[in-house]
Amino acid sequence: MTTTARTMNRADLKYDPAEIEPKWQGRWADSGIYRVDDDDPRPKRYELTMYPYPSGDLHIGHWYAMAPSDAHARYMRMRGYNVLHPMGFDAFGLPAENAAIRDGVHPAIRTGSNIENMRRQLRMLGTVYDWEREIDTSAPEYYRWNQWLFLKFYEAGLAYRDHAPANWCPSCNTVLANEQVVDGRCERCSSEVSRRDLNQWLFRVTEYADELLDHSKIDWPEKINIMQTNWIGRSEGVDIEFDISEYGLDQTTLTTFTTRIDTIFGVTFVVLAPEHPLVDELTLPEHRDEVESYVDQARRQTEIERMSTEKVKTGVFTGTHAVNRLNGDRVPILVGDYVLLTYGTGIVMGVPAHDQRDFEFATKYDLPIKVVVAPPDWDGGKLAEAYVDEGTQVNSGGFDGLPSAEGKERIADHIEEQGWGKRAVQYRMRDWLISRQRYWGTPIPIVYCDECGTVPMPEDDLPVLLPDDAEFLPTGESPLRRHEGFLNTSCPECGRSARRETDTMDTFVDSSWYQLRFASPRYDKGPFDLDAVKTWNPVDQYTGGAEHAVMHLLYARFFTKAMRDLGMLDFDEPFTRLFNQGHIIAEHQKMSKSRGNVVSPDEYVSTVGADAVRCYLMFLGPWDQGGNWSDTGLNGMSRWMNRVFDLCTRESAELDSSPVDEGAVRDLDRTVHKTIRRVTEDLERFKFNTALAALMECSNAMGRAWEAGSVSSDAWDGAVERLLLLLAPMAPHISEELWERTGREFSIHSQALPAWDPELATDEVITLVVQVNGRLRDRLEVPVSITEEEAREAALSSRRVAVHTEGKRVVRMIYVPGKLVNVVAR
RNA sequence: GCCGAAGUGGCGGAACGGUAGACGCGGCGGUCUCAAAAACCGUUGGGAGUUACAUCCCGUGCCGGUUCGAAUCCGGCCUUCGGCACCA
Repeated sequence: MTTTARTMNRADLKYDPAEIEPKWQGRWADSGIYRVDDDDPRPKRYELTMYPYPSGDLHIGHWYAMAPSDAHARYMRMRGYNVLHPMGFDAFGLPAENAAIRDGVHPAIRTGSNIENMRRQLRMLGTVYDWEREIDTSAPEYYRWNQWLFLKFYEAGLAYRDHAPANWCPSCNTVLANEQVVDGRCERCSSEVSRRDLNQWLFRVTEYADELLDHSKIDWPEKINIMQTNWIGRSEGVDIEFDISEYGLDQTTLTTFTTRIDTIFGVTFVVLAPEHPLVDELTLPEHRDEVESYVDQARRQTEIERMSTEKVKTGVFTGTHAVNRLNGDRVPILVGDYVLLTYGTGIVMGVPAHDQRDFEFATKYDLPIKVVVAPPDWDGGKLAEAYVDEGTQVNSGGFDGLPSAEGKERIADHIEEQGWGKRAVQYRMRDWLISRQRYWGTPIPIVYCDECGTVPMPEDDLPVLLPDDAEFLPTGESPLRRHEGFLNTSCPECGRSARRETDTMDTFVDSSWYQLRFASPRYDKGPFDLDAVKTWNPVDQYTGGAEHAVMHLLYARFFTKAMRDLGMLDFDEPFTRLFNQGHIIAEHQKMSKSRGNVVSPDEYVSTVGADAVRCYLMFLGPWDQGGNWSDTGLNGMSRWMNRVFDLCTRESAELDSSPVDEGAVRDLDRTVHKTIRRVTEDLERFKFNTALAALMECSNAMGRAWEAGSVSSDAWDGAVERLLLLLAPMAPHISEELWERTGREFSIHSQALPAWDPELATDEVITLVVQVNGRLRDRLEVPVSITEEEAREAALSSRRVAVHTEGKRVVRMIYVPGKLVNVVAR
């Protein structure tokens, strides 16, 4: 190319992301290269990123989740897989309804426009999604299958209705699951949560507690497995009954759960949760006033307040006693707000000598402290604090003298023989409360009939549609409950007038099976086409934030297992591999609208381009550890994009006239092959930051080779081609543009990733590190083929080594092939 | 309090038990320019030392240990972040 030609085309030779990015996005859409076909003969690969809630604007946190996973999906495509990497929207939820109450826009309208905007932003990012598979969970075509699954669960006894205390958010006017309460505050609106009793629907997750503890079939971060294990909180113990028959009630015993049955002889009191149904019956008249005002005050507190460790533990005496059948002790029954009705039996046995909380409680209320497990060097005196470790049984009837570990088993045996209780397992995890007193969710397909009771809707009548003329008023009552047309219906069984259930489902129901829907998103004969699911599921690689470690991920696992047991699926786990990305923060603070440090991607895309933003997000640190957004860092990435553009648009024919240096050609070849290896291995493991660093090193080496004018045009063209192919998963637009400009055929994204030659990917000459007593003393350039003997000789003949071994005796030498010689001298 | 993760230059971060600081940002110096920006080139952990080379010492939160050799492994602390919490 002549100087004139180059001058004339200068505008074309400038990297202009604003021009090329929309161009290629359009071309990709028109050509359908990202359409995913079930019948494609290539091996299948399903990579899924947690779908977003359509809040309206994709912020940089979304990009941080989407861009690297998109790059990984593209990488797998170039490895020859038929990759399903779909996208959808978790479209139901509180914010849209709150917004409707606030400004009168119907949730469906707002959600629709939010989705439209976010879809636009996701396209702008240059993603590989097949939009023909998009899911919108608020569409009846989707949520009818929530209802269908609910009915299947109901038939199987996995869905049930119960009157239970629930968290109540006064601001959102809705019930929150315990899992959705953060620091005593509503997860979404941060209001303080209180409690209310409501009749609601639950899914029996605890049925699967033990199987959910088993992570052996999935390859997940250990951290997540541990969090789930702790969340499920399995503990083994004994349900032990205390005798209250002296009061002539229907119930003659109080059952408490304990993990420390070895301390049963040390029980000096029993505490009921304030809400416990027996509190009323067990309170004597002279204690009634005190107990009632205590219970009143406890009910006004939130669960979080009650469980606060800051607070002094309190309780009141009911006037009644329970008998410990093992030793006949008559111990007082108290009511204490630190006992929760939702865990165990809602009754706790108090063993002050061996539980620190009980110890403090007993000290405060002057209750006896009876040692039954003696510490090793116990003198028989009073304890200064609870002794919670193992010891020797004392004051324990026939069990005295046993080590407490053995006492535990023998006492449990004895109790079971006597019929006073039995071994039991308790879980910290509770059943999943799915009822929401809200409009913007999936209606629960149940009808209440005065004659027939609770009647499930017939399958054929699904979906139960959300009425689109609901009123959104700030009264807190569900719009569905006020909607006469929705509320009043006829009983599917007897035809008489009946009322619909007006609660809708938790949105975590939607996300518990959406990964199945993507396999056949338009299927209308069931939640999914089993053949398609067999083709794609389970998900090979799931990515998302660790904030979903316990709720979403546990519920999705529960759904999979429940559906398997209902004969719908033949696998056990929804997501085979999981990768958790970290959080991106701005200026060392978590991004939030209140801090005003939310980074919106649109403006960056319009200036430096989506490719630079994508790559910067991948470059700023290891993906699983999160990172810091910085504008100057982004500029650096943008500069590199420009350099790559410049390098790859150089006219390689110019090189032909230069003298070619065979050594330089070989060096460039080696650099390229090493880069292929590094990038491939790094992308495989989600190490995008080092993959990009390797590409930068490669481009730097290419720049130097060009300056030296020492390589052939063939070598140069080969380097450009490989550089572009390796860059393509991370920067799809610029690589496609340069692929075309260098005369190659559309599309780079349909190419195979280049392979590396193991021979070329290693150095010819290595730097042999020479240490004396482990300290670096010299570096020698030696051929890679050097033998151990030669390496030792080379090390010993080094002048710098001699300086440090002078006057010493060489005791031994350590040789690490291809790496180092360590001379040990004394 | 419990569980988990992490502490490396001015900053983000590299580093199969084997060259600490790759790559990038920022800084400094230079080229270009009337000047500036942009771009490009060089340089950049701290200290001692030399005219200049050379060379040496110190350095991965702290204290120990294992090892020929430790950012990496082990023990004990400290700090930060995330999650959970009267769980009986």
